Amino acid sequence: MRLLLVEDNVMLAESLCQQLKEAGYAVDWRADGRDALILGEQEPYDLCLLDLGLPGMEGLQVLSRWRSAGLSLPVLVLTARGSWSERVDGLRAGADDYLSKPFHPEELLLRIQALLRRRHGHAPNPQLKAVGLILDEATREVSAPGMSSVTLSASEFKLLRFFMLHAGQVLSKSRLTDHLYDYENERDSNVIEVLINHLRRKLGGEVIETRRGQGYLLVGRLP
Amino acid sequence: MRLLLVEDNVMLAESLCQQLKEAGYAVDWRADGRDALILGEQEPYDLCLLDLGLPGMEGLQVLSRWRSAGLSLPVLVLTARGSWSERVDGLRAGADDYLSKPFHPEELLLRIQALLRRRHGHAPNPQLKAVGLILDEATREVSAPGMSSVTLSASEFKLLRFFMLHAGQVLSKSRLTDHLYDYENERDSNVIEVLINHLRRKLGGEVIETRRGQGYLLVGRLP
DNA sequence: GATTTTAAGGTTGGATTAAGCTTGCTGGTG
DNA sequence: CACCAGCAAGCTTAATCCAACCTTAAAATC
Repeated sequence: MRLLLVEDNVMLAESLCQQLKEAGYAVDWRADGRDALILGEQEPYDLCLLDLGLPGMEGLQVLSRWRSAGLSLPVLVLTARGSWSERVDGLRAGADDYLSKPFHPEELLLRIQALLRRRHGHAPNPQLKAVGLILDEATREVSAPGMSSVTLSASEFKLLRFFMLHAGQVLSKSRLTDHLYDYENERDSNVIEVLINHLRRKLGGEVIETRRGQGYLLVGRLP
Repeated sequence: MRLLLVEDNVMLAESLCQQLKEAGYAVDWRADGRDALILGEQEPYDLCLLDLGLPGMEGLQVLSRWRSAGLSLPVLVLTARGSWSERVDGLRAGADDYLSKPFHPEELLLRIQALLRRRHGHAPNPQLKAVGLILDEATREVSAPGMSSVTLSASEFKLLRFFMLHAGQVLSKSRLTDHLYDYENERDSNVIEVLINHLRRKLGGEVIETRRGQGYLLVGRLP
């Protein structure tokens, strides 16, 4: 996660940088508003910590310019002690949260986490998770950590969903056809085999294990 | 000027409606949050008066949902007696102004005028942004960074607007026809297909992805 | 005259079937 | 026991077919 810290108090800035880096973030620091404005537009930060009252350009102006340019970078405003009007102005200008100085470092970290979650977990779609796979039920896309997402056809989706709902169980072919085609008389058809083949192509061969004579088993991926 | 009033106190709402209509506004009134959410997305209001603490869905949630969908409709929040935290939360969720109850009707009218003026002067046109597209709601023009802007017909506009408000979701044809033609009996018609075709011509083919058997999905352009 | 709707025919994805191939098990024979 | 034929289960690839989708243009509507 990349953070941009905009703060003109050198002592405070250095201390914050230190703590944020220890917490695992990549931090860039700017003391001047004009620099920050440009940098924020150029680099894909995940979050900006913005102090109001900067040299070069007011923090609020920076924020407004970003917003009117359509930049949706989450911004956490650091206001001077309990200045109410500053807070309101900041929020109105498009800040996502504020924190008044002085603050406890722990609280800052908590707010940062909350904002990052809010933005990144911006997935209002229902998701099904099992054995390291993530299935998006709205878009019929599967993904896994470290894998680009793949879209599935209708029946591939239905099959994989059934596997994920019964992770850890060996599912027989007849059980699977029963689930795919309700009340159909099934002759000897290899539909399931073909579908399993498709899934293996899309997800990697190791994901579905075959238990000869018994059925198939969905197993986890090593991330 | 069209206003949307969201208020669950019937007496108050009727009185407000009365006064606003006398002042020359066209007012729609909803008491339920869920209704308001949908209506606000469907109809191009100039302003919304939003009471917090509604049945069906919290006023704040309505506002957040609008904002996260990219809807820039100006919202004037009506809060209960000077509740400070409500004001802050409202502003954070994207309100443009607030007014605490009880208020003088004159003050309400002044605030409304101020907001409408602000919109018409300082923020030239209401714009809807999503997946790298910019839709000008006043002139019905779409543009994207690095693309000359194109004007859309009425139904093309309505369709694309719906897509942009639901970016990241797969929208079925029936959902789209429902939105385009309220309560119309839909036979087997390929209107949507034709419209999608028009949009693809104007925006480039990759912008709308088809998920066979499921619907369509608005995807981002790579700039 | 532009936009919306209907209509008609062309195109395509993916469900299904089929055919040939590989794998692993079994049991019989040297 | 080792070997291997025989066979069933599963794998893979390709051909086929149909509904869903696309495109175009003419007709209707505003």
